Amino acid sequence: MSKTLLPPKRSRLEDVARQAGVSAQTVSRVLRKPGLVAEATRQRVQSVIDRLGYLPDLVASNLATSSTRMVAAIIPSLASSVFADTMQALSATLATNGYQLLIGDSNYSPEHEDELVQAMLGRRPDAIVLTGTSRSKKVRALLARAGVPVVETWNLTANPIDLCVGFSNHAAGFDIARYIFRRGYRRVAFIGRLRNDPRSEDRLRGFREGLRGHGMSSVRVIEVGDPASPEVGAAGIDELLRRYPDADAVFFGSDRLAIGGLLACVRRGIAVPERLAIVGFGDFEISSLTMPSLTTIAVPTWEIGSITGELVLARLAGREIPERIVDLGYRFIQRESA
Amino acid sequence: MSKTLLPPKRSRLEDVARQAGVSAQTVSRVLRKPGLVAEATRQRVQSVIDRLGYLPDLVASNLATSSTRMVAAIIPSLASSVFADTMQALSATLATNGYQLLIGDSNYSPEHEDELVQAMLGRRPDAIVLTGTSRSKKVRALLARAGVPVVETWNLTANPIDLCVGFSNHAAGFDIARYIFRRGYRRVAFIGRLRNDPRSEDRLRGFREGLRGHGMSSVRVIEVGDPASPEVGAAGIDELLRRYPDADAVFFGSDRLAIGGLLACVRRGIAVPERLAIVGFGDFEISSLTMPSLTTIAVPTWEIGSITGELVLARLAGREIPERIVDLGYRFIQRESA
DNA sequence: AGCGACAATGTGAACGCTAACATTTTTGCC
DNA sequence: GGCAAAAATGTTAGCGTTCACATTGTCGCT
Repeated sequence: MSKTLLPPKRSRLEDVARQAGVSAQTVSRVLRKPGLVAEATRQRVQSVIDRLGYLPDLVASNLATSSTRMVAAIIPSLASSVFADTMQALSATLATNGYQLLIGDSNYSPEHEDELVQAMLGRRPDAIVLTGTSRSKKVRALLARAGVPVVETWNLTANPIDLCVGFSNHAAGFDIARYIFRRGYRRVAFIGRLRNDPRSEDRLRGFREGLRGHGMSSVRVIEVGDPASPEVGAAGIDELLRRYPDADAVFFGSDRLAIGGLLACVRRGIAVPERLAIVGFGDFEISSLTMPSLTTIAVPTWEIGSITGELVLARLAGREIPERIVDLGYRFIQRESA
Repeated sequence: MSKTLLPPKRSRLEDVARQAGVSAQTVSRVLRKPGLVAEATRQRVQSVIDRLGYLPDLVASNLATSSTRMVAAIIPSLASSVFADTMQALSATLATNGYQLLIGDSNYSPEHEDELVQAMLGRRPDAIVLTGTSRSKKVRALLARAGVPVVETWNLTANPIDLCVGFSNHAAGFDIARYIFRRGYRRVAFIGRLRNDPRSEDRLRGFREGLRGHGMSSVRVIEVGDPASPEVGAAGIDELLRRYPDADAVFFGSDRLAIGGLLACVRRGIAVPERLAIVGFGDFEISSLTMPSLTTIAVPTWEIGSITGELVLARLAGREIPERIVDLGYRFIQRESA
């Protein structure tokens, strides 16, 4: 291939400068602070830039300015629609001020998250956004020392590393327990992931506590494995009916699972909610459309991203931040399934 | 805040070097080619690194080596599960060789895509991955001149900028037309996005061509707007029944829409497929679970990402690439809805 | 005409690292 | 013990920008 034989050798600031008969600094100014250069020179330089197709090297620029205009975010899974929503909102908010989002996927693994944090920090992001609030001491120290804004999202904590934007998964679980009790269900179950998903664990903890408050001490728990897919939710229903045929209500750790469970019930002729009530978590886009529709908790996925973005921008612009911890709450959505 | 008053001043290679009593270069070697330094020095240096919590500055490293170990990818939407799958696969594949993925979200806007390409190229990625095959001459030129591998994905083209990994959206639409004809449907419709979604357009084109081949020249087309959500699909069904009450089969441009349409039919008591047959596109994770389940086309979302990743890695390692155009095909999945 | 003020442009040095080469130390061998 | 080869370490220069400061040019005003 001729391509590899003739490396096209990108043009640099100096190449533009030479051809325009000015110094490199002037070219830099044309790009960055055009107001400081005479209109005639500006046009001359600009035309050379256009002709050469010159693109400033941000790597060099970043080194010189010690600012990368990148914000790193680490999420448990790219393919999970809720985090994708948050990332889209974050990305859009940051983009308004020229910041790029660098996304890392930890695949729900804490060890991998640690590595990612380290790898990301090496790239000198101007801020870093994390999912969840629980992480190793070592990583907390690393982050605290990085000297950039850190936002922990998707849950709340009393002592964030820096900033925190989310809602209380625990309280949501608690509320669901109360609702289920009030609706008269007494033999309740939980189907969801636990290992490596601290937020789901928090929901279950809140759920348990809520039930205990009403004198219901036992929860039938079915832990599911890695991809919290609808298929896994359907399998969860089957396991539930096998192991605890007496169950009359089930709380799924996520709507992705719940939808699978709900559709499985429809297919197997199990009346929802008469024979088995179902509550989900997350209010996915189809949760309102199934028949029966899914009772669930709506989570401010988009807002988490946009508020996080605004906090980060505020910090980077040196503005004061009123609250280090932002509780965006959640909404209980009563529909047909429970 | 004391934080802003005392910038913690990160340690550099030289700080480590001084404290360990060696030169900066030796520290660099400890990190990069530990085999080249004596075990005793290695340990001494390493302990200083640990004590100081030194993290190499990749920005500087990138400038020095003129390689960023970043691959840029531009997708139409982060929140679309299919592209998210592709990105997860790509990210995972690249991660095995220490490459980071930089994702840009064009929000289905060609102009925004152009800007993004430019912004991304400024960051000097080692490769760039695009969604789709149609773009402006200017951007094609920019990319060709960037001197890095370029992969166009999610569709096929006879003359890619560089590499191409995807399947034929046109052929898929064609196949669906044939299937629909064979099943005896004669008054067919299409519901989907067209503007700013060239791949969806390709599907419709293939669909039209396929129908024409069987003597069916008219397709009832309902174009839908921006978020191709299930709700929009449901609204599409309502519009279809209003405008073309005689339609007996509908092809949705994506499963996300189709699922919404399907559930709307269920809710309105419209028998699927007896009264109205439905075919989707994309085989989303719940498409097999609805009742009736959705007849659709399965698209190699994951493979597009992983194969793209492998091609990129091969190129970057200087390995020969057998085929510049990789057709991963698709699978027609017959289920209950048509 | 001459002065100061401001606008426009230029000149080093620095950002933190690594490639390439140079030097020193160690090792094996007769 | 002395020598060459190999191993370990050090030195210099640069990657492509921007910052801080220095210089030159322009203009209005007395």
